[in-house]
Amino acid sequence: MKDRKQRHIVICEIIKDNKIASQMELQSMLDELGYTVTQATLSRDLAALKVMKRPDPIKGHIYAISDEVTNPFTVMNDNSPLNACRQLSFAGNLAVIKCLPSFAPSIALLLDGLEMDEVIGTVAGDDTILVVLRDGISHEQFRRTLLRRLPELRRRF
Amino acid sequence: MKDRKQRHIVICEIIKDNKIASQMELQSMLDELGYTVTQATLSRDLAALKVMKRPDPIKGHIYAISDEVTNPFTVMNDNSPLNACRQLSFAGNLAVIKCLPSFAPSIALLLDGLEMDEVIGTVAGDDTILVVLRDGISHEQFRRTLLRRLPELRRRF
DNA sequence: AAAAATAACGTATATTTATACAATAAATAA
DNA sequence: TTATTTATTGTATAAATATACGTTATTTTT
Repeated sequence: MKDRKQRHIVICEIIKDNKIASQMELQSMLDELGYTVTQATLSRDLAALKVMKRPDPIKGHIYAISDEVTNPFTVMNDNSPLNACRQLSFAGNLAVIKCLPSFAPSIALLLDGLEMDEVIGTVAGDDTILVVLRDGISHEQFRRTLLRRLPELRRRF
Repeated sequence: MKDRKQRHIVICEIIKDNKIASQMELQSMLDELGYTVTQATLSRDLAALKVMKRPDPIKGHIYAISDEVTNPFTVMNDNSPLNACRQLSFAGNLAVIKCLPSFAPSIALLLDGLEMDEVIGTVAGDDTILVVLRDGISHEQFRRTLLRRLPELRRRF
């Protein structure tokens, strides 16, 4: 019964990675991952997650993450701009943080405020932040410190 | 039987102007406008029009015109900001795209919309875009994919 | 701690949507 | 023109989805 939050996350992932055409399909995928629930529960989950169904040339209709999830305004209700963080990835000595549109500058400001030793500087566009890592700092080192300093990000990165 | 095209247009308008929660609702609205069809036909119409159904706090689920129709990128083919691209160069794992002043953000947005595997993220200033390439992606690889995805750029880069 | 309120869920079922099949109209080929 | 193919639709029904209701767990209040 306390699985719900975790299940929701898994559902989102399944939907993003696969073309799911029905709740039964989703149900059996979840089942294989150890989440055994009924169709009714999935119907409720999908409504709670604001998942929508869109036509697909191959599979008829498939589930897709709703715009509203991507929409800044619904997220802003929460609290901090950190909720607008979407993804952390790396390339060379850069960390790249993807955010919801328009949030990058405020989040970058917040990062700057941390004055992390691991970071030389940040540049923010509209929805992307480049974090320049100090020479010798590994991706994992940066990630670990970041999550320690900003625990709100733990569910996201 | 020759009503179909016209009916499709009317359906789009109804969906844009109202919160339609079921095909029956749509059916009766259409009926009042002189288009009398069965639910089955509407099911087919909505699929043909790529209309999707999204959750709504008040009415449960409502129909909505698909992203592809609303999405700027698909419409923008005509008079595209890509014409404001001036130059593509590289440095390390960064691609640098020079644009006419003020165009960088909109072009970066367009790049983001491509969701290229080769790209980790982009940051746009006023007339310059930094594209962070995924580790292991060569300059040529990126250029080739870019030109394949955006043939309009062929004359430029 | 007990009581009350809230949240999560399954079962059974109602509602909604998609489709197999057959019929008819329109377009195309012969 | 006649035959053939392709499109569009309705009917009937299958498939998918949402929900009323009852139950159990969890949280909150007293």
